[in-house]
Amino acid sequence: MMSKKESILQAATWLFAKKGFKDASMAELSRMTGAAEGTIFYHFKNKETLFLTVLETVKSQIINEFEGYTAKKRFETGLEMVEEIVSFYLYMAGHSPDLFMLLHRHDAYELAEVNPVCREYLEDTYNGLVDIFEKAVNLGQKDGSIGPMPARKTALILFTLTDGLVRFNSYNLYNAGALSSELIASCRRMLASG
Amino acid sequence: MMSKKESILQAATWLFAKKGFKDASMAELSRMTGAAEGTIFYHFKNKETLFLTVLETVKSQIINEFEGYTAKKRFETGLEMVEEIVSFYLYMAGHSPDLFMLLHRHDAYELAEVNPVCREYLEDTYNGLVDIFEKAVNLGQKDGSIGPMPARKTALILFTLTDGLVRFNSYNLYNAGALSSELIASCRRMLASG
DNA sequence: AATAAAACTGATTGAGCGCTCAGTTAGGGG
DNA sequence: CCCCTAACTGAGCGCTCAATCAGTTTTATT
Repeated sequence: MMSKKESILQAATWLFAKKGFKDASMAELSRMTGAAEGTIFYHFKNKETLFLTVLETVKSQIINEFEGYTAKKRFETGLEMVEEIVSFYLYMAGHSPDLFMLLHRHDAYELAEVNPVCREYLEDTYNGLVDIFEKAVNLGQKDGSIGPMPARKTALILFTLTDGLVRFNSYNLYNAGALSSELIASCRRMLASG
Repeated sequence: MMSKKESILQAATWLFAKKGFKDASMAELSRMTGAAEGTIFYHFKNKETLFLTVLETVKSQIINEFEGYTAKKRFETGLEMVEEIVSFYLYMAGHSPDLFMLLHRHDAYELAEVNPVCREYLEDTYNGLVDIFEKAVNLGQKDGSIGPMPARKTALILFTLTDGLVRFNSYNLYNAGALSSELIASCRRMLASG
């Protein structure tokens, strides 16, 4: 059985992802969870704190998923590792769209301008993700599957490319899912060593 | 001398870009322009219509800028054209950040879910931009500077990559501007024919 | 100057919002 | 059983906001 506080947090994640910070109302959150509005403010001192708590759990969930994945799996080459990470990223985005939607909305970045804790959560999340790509690039440069190029910058570009596709998908203008195999082929050409 | 309607539209573009649809208030828009709130609603029947009109002008401005650029300029090869378009995209995003910020916020996409006119503006804008990349890829495949790969999908990936970097820059987490030369180098490797 | 139309005004309205608080219920130790 | 605390409640407060509208000013036409 989930505690009321947990169910509020979970519903808030979904609601902030779906509607954004401003359009998510405490009244609706109250309706969703069956908790009175007062109860929400008993557990979280205000809407911003609730949002911050959501961001923190999003950070943890994403980092844990990716670290768990790369820790378990064995990769033949660095290039293959890059490809698998891209695939896993797309898989995650399809499986837990709320987490990525929250990172793709501007709410968190606007809050980060004035709230150092929020900024820290965002930086940790992004650095964690880019680190994983960077590890793969470094590995690939050691085993020769990836050519000589600045590892960190390349990792950032790989991340931007992958994340950009996910974001594009959420716009519902194209079926960006149909691009995934072409995306991986492009990465392979981009990284190729010979 | 700008008409009051024009100045409202211009200020609204800036305000929607800076604060998003919900947080942009008609009171502030009134203060910015010196027009009474009633005047705004005299020219635009409601806030949503104002937003739609802003989106239409954004569409026109972006498409005009890019078509003007590619019409004037001569390119040696298709690959060079891709590189120049990427550079111009980054230049435009630095020069008119409001236009791109509006396309990077979720407001327009949420409106597009229920408003076909809005959806049309967005599709036109994106299709126009991807078309320009596609022309360059087609040219490059004719002149041999770009290898064999599906032109439209490649154009979408090039666009996603470039636009992703612009978006990333607006988050103020990294100085993504420092990535521009690496971005172009990556595109060159991705497209190379031999 | 007279007239009509277009442009403009700002006080007002009513709905929705985050948040408070005085009060109620539930749970666990003595 | 009482007692203390933690969890929970929801009516209500103060405020912001988009939108309205009766009235005024500006512009164009003859």
